[in-house]
Amino acid sequence: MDWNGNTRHTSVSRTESSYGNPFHNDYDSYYHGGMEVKHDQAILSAETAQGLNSGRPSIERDMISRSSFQEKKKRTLTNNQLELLERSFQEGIKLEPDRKMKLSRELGLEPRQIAVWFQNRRARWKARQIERSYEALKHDFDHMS
Amino acid sequence: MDWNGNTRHTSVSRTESSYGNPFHNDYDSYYHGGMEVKHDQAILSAETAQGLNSGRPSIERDMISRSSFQEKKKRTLTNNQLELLERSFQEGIKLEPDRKMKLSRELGLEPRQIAVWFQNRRARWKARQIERSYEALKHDFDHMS
DNA sequence: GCCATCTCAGTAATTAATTTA
DNA sequence: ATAAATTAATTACTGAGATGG
Repeated sequence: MDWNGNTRHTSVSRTESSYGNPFHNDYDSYYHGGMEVKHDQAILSAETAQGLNSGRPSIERDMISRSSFQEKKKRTLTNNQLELLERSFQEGIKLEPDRKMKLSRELGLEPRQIAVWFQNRRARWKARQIERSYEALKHDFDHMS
Repeated sequence: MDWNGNTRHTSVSRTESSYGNPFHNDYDSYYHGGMEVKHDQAILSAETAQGLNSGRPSIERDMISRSSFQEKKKRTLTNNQLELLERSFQEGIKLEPDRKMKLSRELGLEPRQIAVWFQNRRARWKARQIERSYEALKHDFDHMS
């Protein structure tokens, strides 16, 4: 996808690699363990979305003041989560509070994360639209002589 | 308004969006509507950065503060830091370990942060290049008819 | 005026995939 | 074939503007 045209890969396949480099002195590289090759078509992983966000002291509102707790590691969403989010996005690009809460419960993510995902998703969507306009324009010019 | 027809005029933040969106669906004519992936930067000299940047952390605590144990939170870089990074980038898009360390010391940032900044900066540079070729192409076609 | 809560642009930092040595 | 370096993509956050109460 990618705002500059490259196609990397469908986001549906993610490898679950374990990393963690024991020795490592401030060099900015990381070890990337065994990469397995996946097939292109969506492998529905039957894995649970739970367990990722345990241990959080149940804060109801999103938009809480950050930086109060650490545990701010970036976690990549599972395929299940992405799938559902994507479906929900297709049904409506804008996220109402109700839907946010519903998704939050269903996916085991914080409301804030849902909101952030939608925000980023809208940005990507918009970028693609723009790219598409460019392409269309280019095409039009191509065919006029 | 909604997510895409927003009325926000470009922030005073550090990107000065000086040209409008080339394609413009006239429905919602807001100039900033499309997130043209563009040029931030290019010239972010001391002069310009001076008065215009009300959006930056106005505290000029550059070097102090973050060296000793700050919590590792995301902190937006100060103008001074950006300036120096930018200048360094102009002199060479690629970051050698020596330079990284030097910058790290001078800016009070971790080497990893320097590396990350350069990575992201290269990505933006590339995006700009691509956008630019689109523009050039468009321009050429324009002049052919 | 305040304040809480949306929006989005921009970007820092991480993870995933590819390239390179 | 491996491991390091780099790119691409993604997640999360910052700061600003808008808006409704």
